[in-house]
Amino acid sequence: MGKHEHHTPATAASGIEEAIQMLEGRWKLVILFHLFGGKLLRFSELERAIPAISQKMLIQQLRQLEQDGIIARIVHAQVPPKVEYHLTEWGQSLCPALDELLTWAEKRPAPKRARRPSSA
Amino acid sequence: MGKHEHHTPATAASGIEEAIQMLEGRWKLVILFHLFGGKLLRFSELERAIPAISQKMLIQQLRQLEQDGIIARIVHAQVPPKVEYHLTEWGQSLCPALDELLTWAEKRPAPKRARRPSSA
DNA sequence: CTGCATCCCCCTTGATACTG
DNA sequence: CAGTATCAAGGGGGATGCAG
Repeated sequence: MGKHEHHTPATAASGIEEAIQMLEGRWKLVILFHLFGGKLLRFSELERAIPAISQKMLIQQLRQLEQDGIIARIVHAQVPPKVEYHLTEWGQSLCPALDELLTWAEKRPAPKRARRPSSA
Repeated sequence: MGKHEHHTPATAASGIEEAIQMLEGRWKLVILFHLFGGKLLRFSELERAIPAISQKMLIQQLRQLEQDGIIARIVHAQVPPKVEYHLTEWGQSLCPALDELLTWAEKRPAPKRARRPSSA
């Protein structure tokens, strides 16, 4: 049957909160989606792919994603530095969950208005 | 098969980011889990169930969840105020997605260390 | 090219006290 | 009991400059 049978509210929340934290923030998901499908992208390619993000944020998020084992870094020992990023196996396995979440989001009945003031 | 075939990175991210935003924060998920299963809880019951949260945060998160259509409020016109919270249909339908996410989280290979507090 | 450091803003969260 | 007001603190995120 299930690999995890039953959780108390607190227990289940802990596990998921951890997961959500890894995806939290304004950029994680964007980065991840650009990497889905096993794509291998350079730092500069990601920068170009996500113009709105600052270098600082890109690196910061990349680092966290890497530390969380979701993405991996390939450093080429070259004169002009070349670093490539790609999803780990585990990172790729995030896709179904995200897809479920997207499906859920699309089921939303009546989105009155966004209420996160920060998005302005 | 899929109800939504393909998304560009940016497109898919937009949809999911919206979803994630609704669940973001330290308390949303905790609250939600306490409500899963169609439970009907009073404000004070939630307070007791989540001792670590402040009234302000509890109400704030509750309001956002309500505004996002994930939970609903029942106000009883009584002398000692009585307000109950419960998940909406849509809110309940979040469960599978969260479960997927939890499953993913549990597949994590080697959780070296938490990296949030920049304690490293 | 890739990555880090610093300064700065302000949103989020939190503690406490007050009100209907 | 349910909800609000206020003030303070922490940290995420942006801009810019510097370094390997």
